[in-house]
Amino acid sequence: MKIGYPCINLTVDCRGNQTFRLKSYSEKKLSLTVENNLNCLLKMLQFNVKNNILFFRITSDLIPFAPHPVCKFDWLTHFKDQFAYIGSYVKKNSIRISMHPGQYIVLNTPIQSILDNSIADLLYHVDVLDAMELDTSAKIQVHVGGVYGNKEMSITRFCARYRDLPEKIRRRLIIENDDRSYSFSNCLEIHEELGIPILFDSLHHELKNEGESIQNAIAMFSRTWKIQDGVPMADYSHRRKKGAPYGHVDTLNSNYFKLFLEQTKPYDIDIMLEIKDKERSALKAIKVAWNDKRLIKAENVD
DNA sequence: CCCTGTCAAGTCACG
DNA sequence: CGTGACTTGACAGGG
Repeated sequence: MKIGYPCINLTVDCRGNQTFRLKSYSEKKLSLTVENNLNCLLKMLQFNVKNNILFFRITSDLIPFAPHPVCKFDWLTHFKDQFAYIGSYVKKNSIRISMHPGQYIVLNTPIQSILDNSIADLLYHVDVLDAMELDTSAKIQVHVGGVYGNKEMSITRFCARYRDLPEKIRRRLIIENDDRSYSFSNCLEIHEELGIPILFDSLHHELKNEGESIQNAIAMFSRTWKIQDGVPMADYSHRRKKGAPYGHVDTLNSNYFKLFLEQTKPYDIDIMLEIKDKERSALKAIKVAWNDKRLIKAENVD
């Protein structure tokens, strides 16, 4: 078990998700921004290793506009060495990596141009992970997509689209249950069809489910991951208090998290904390999990 | 320096 | 029909 947080670290003195407006695009600006973002990514990873945080989600803003037609810059070649260096740091320290592209990736869209853009965007995410030379346990998580008034047809369309994807996307792609359209059991149905792993989101499941307990859901989603996919990933968050409206909480409630750890035993999972105060909650969570036999401890290799 | 309207992109719920 | 929410607010121009 590894514990992590997404994209941004509030303690280090840099920001790894720097971007800019499309109208101010220039190759120079892109290059400087990427250089900053890569340097900061390494700093955040180093902070994490020092603090036993061995799971991290890399921001989609790492290379702003990478999948956009405006971008003609060969960033993969230009930053090849930096990517390889960060990748080697990740591997030496056994850091688990994920990425979560935005809501604009919709594989089951009926519109061809949206599909094309979605695939271009997924290829960008794949390029980042491939440039770091990470194995197939580094995942890209997406939601199933739209319903378009007919969920079964939309699921069928998702499956057809998935089968047509290039292998280098398929081996990294995983689906996440959402809180509105596609529940955990809908994801299971897709898994049965495709073998695609499911990322379990605890808060989404709380908000939309078919009555499965956490324990049951954990048991079922764990089985959707093969050896080469690595340890099953879960997103964890909770509400402010019982019955409170949705919205990411400001900081982790240690008691709720402790309960979640108990509910997920004996399954090994990597847990991403989707909580506003980022690494601070990750540190709290690691404290809570410290005596849990599942927790992996960092070794600190430069 | 601080404030705030706006930001590349899709879908859906809500008023 | 317009707006907000979503995986993460933050850019950038105006005062």
